[in-house]
Amino acid sequence: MSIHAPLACCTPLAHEPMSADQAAQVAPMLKALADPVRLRLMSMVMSRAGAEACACELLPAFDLSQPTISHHLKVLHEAGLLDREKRGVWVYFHARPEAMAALGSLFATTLAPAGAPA
Amino acid sequence: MSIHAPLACCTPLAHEPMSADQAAQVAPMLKALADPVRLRLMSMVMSRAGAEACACELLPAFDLSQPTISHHLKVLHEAGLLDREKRGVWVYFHARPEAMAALGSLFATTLAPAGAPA
DNA sequence: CCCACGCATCGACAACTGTCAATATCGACG
DNA sequence: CGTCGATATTGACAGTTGTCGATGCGTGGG
Repeated sequence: MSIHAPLACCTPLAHEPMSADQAAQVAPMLKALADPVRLRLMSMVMSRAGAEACACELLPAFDLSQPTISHHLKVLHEAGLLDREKRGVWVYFHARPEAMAALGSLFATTLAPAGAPA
Repeated sequence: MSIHAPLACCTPLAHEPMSADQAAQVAPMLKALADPVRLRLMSMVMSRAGAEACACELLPAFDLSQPTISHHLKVLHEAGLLDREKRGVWVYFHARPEAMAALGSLFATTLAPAGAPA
């Protein structure tokens, strides 16, 4: 299976009880984001023009070794959150809008009203 | 500090590069959700009437021991995602809409346009 | 008063994670 | 071809996590 898996994960949490399979699909994306360094990496990439950034720009923003940043970027890529493109010696990452949209829709706050049937 | 921390975490990821402090605040909430069991627990609570459910209703939906479910519910509570209320012998959880809204706003997909300055 | 029941805590253990130093790979450029 | 600079991989290690069985703690009913 491709690393760009289809995003079949996107009904709001509040819509209906999530199946074990659905949860197993979504959890890895959240896991990838559930780290301060990776959150900042995503944010840095997404807030750049074109939602794209070179690894060489990201590294100096952290007090971490190059292999560590490379590892975090790999985690984000394998979770389907970042695309990876090699241009010459450099590697550019850009955010996958579908992934962001999928996560956003998860948290659409359509809570069941108090009077409704369970 | 209260377990109901203020949610000072809510600008979209794409708006500007997240500070280390911001990331350290948001990451624990995502970490709490980054587990298939906890995702399903949240979804089950949120999709019930009033976004509220008794622990005794949640337990039988899983093939896990009672201490394990209790542990997961505690993690969600300590992350500020679920409120906990004891009524007699039973414990009821309900979702905190502010927390959901905060997470939703994180993923608002306002990516920087390709032509804009970095 | 004691028991049954719902839930929480504890202690233990295997599995996973974040980090680094060392090293490999790969492309550009003399 | 040799070297240099950017990134990836490997191996190691401490710390964290998910799970369980055993046990503790309140609450309500006989």
